[in-house]
Amino acid sequence: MFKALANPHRLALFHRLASCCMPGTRCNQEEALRHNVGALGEGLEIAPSTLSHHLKELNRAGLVQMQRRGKHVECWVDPSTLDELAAFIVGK
Amino acid sequence: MFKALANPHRLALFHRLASCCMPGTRCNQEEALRHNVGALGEGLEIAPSTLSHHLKELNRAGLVQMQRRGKHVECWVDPSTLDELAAFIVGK
DNA sequence: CCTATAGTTCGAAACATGTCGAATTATCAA
DNA sequence: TTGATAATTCGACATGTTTCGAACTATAGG
Repeated sequence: MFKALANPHRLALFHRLASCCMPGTRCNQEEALRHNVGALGEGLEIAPSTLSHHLKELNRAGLVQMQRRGKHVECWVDPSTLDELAAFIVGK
Repeated sequence: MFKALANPHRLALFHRLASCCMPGTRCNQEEALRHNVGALGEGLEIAPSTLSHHLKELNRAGLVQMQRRGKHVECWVDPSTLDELAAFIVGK
């Protein structure tokens, strides 16, 4: 997980997806913020193939969930992932 | 910080130093576990120069404090660092 | 001053990662 | 079926990281 978040682009992608769960108010699993792959890449100046590669890494690390929905692929962060990560650091 | 922890050797070093603060019971700043550079490398099979390099990275990232004490260099984790890291993830 | 111990700095080599464009797959709509 | 859009896979190249050994600095104790 640390390895996946070590890259600035991946951290930005993860942060964008996780932002719905951020301000204290935990959002529940059903309402987790979703973005298509393309939309996630906006602002970051990287080629689609690079974007795809990064999202795949985040997915492999278990940080981001992905699911095809028609022509698009939706991405989201399972809120429990944040707790898991935080718990590891604080040591539970 | 994520970049610093992305390497298995550095994560092991950090974990060893942070372990005193781990089991729920927060240790206070004065009692933070300290190790000499050499002692930290035991078990990990890496050359002294490599060990030095990794510790330097952890220090640069603000994860590990270092201070010369005679012939040795002591390393420790400022407990507040853990909270900082966890807070970033959970989004405070 | 000399020696031994603890760490660091400095290349260089091996390995891993990030990036792109071109080609490919998947899906919907006409 | 064909065309358009969304995303992925692949191969290649550039850039970074990890690692080591050799040479160096720092300190304590004769």
